[in-house]
Amino acid sequence: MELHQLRYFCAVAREGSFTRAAEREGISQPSLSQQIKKIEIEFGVPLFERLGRTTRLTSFGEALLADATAILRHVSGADAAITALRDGMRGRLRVGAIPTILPFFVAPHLREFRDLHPEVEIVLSEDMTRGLVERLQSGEIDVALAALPVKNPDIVCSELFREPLLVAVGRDHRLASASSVELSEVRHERMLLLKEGHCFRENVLTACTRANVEFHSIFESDQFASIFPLVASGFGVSLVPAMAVAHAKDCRILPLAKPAFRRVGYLQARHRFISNPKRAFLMWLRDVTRNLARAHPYKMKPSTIE
Amino acid sequence: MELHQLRYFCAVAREGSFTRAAEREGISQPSLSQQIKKIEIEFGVPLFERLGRTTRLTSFGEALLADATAILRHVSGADAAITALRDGMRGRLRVGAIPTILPFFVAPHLREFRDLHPEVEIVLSEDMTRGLVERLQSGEIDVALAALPVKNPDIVCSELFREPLLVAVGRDHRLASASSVELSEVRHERMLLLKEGHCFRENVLTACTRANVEFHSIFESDQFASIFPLVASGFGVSLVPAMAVAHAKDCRILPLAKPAFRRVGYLQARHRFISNPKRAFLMWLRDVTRNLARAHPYKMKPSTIE
DNA sequence: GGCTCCCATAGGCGTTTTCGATTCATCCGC
DNA sequence: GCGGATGAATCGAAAACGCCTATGGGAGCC
Repeated sequence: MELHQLRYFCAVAREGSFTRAAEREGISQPSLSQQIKKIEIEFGVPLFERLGRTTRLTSFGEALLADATAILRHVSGADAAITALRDGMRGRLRVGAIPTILPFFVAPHLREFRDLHPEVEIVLSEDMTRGLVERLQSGEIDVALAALPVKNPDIVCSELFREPLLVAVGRDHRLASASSVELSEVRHERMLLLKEGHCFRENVLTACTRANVEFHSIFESDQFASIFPLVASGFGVSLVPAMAVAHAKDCRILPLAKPAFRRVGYLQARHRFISNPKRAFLMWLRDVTRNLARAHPYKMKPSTIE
Repeated sequence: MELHQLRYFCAVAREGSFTRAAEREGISQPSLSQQIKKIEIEFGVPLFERLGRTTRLTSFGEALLADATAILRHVSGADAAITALRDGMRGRLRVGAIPTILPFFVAPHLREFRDLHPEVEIVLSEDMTRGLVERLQSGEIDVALAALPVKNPDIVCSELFREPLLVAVGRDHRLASASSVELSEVRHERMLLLKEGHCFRENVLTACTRANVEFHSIFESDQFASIFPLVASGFGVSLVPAMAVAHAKDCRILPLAKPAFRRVGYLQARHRFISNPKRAFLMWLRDVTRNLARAHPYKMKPSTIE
């Protein structure tokens, strides 16, 4: 039994005539007769009574008709569902982000996206770059926000913007009133760092290495939420990304005399179909970036990407 | 989209592998790949992500899988329903009978058939022969019980038995103590007859004509239920079929000296599929006939038919 | 680097579907 | 009754389809 046979069968049942059903289905009458006959042979029962000029359903035909119409309805429903998923904005989008981006860049603006596309179900997950890459490859997530570069042949990186690394000190700190800070000036400060694995830690260390500055961290955490209060209390200083400053309560934020940046962008698995929700999400990311750059030009340098 | 494609799709989704799915479905792997590709092209979306060694469902695939499994379940359900209808005893059987057979032959024994085949839904309808024939032709009923012969090229008659016509008189009637009656003895009696259209009326009139007996009916009804009490009260006499005598309360029933019979059988539309319930019903009719003949040999002469 | 596993592609084959033409049966009007 | 009209089944041919085997290419694994 095949679906086109069910379609033909229902057409005959509805039209009460092989000829009219064939016209409606866009095939010739002999083709339709043959297909009906095939079903009848397959089941071993007649579906129609051929009473001279008119045709009626047999009891078997009646039984089949009920199911056949339901099945065809179900099929066209499935068809519509797929089409809606393809053409519409409906669907689930699984977004990953590293802990130094999610709370500062993704979370504050996510509501706008949800308002824009309420049919898109966003599933967020926080992980470090290494984990995000694995999950992109395995298909667990569709897109990830992270710091670039990410060197992996399976991953396509797209930069959104560059943001400066800033120095955070307590309000009572000796540097609090400076307009900018040399990295060398903090070499002997009590440094608060993110733990191993966070790429922002690498951004900081790289910046220091470039400036020929060494220091010892005296505290390591997984989150800036722990670091900022310690900075505010004068326990130590830290290097933080620009997007985090809104969370740096009671801290003094200073630019570096020789600016250092981290690159922020999104990652996708190579050779992956881009669904409508994903496309919309990526476009929206660029929108957010543009708006932020206009509002806070000192905080980021938007990238122009292909 | 066709059912075999949905089957293949579900197989791949379940097995997580084109190769294994092909084995399970009993086709080659390229054939299966081709069919999957056809669906993907039809919908314009990928259903699987080909990640090197493993394959995963895309969001489209997930959406389709839910519907596809439901559809296939539904299809196999419909298949089973038709098969059950063909092989099993399930189904509706529409039986017609004339008013002079239904209450005396069909109704009293119908319960046995219902106990024997509880899955068969019997729909009874009472009508005169002319109406039954029309309804057989139009397919409204599947089989009819009537008096034979019925001359119609579209109708196949099968005789079940012949039953004697009997004379019913009141207990106080002058013939009440006779052992048999000549038809000529009742020629001047007050005759109670069925109305025009009832074939039993014709049976009676034919029998009288053959015996060269004429009479005037003084009362005509559609039912013996009205005639018997009138007979019992001495209002008149009647000729009744043997199967009705159980309803002839307070009447004296006498055989004819020269027996006359009516032929009872069933009618079917020619060239009509015989369903299992119908076959069972016809077999059961013959069983009932045999049993009745054994129990009341004077009441009927069972026929031996092909 | 070679091996294996897995999916995609290509070309050929057999079957199925479809078509137009025809035949057959029924119904209708004369 | 007897032709004409209508609707379904049948026939033979052509197109389409599904399936196969053989082959290619990419990914993972020693």
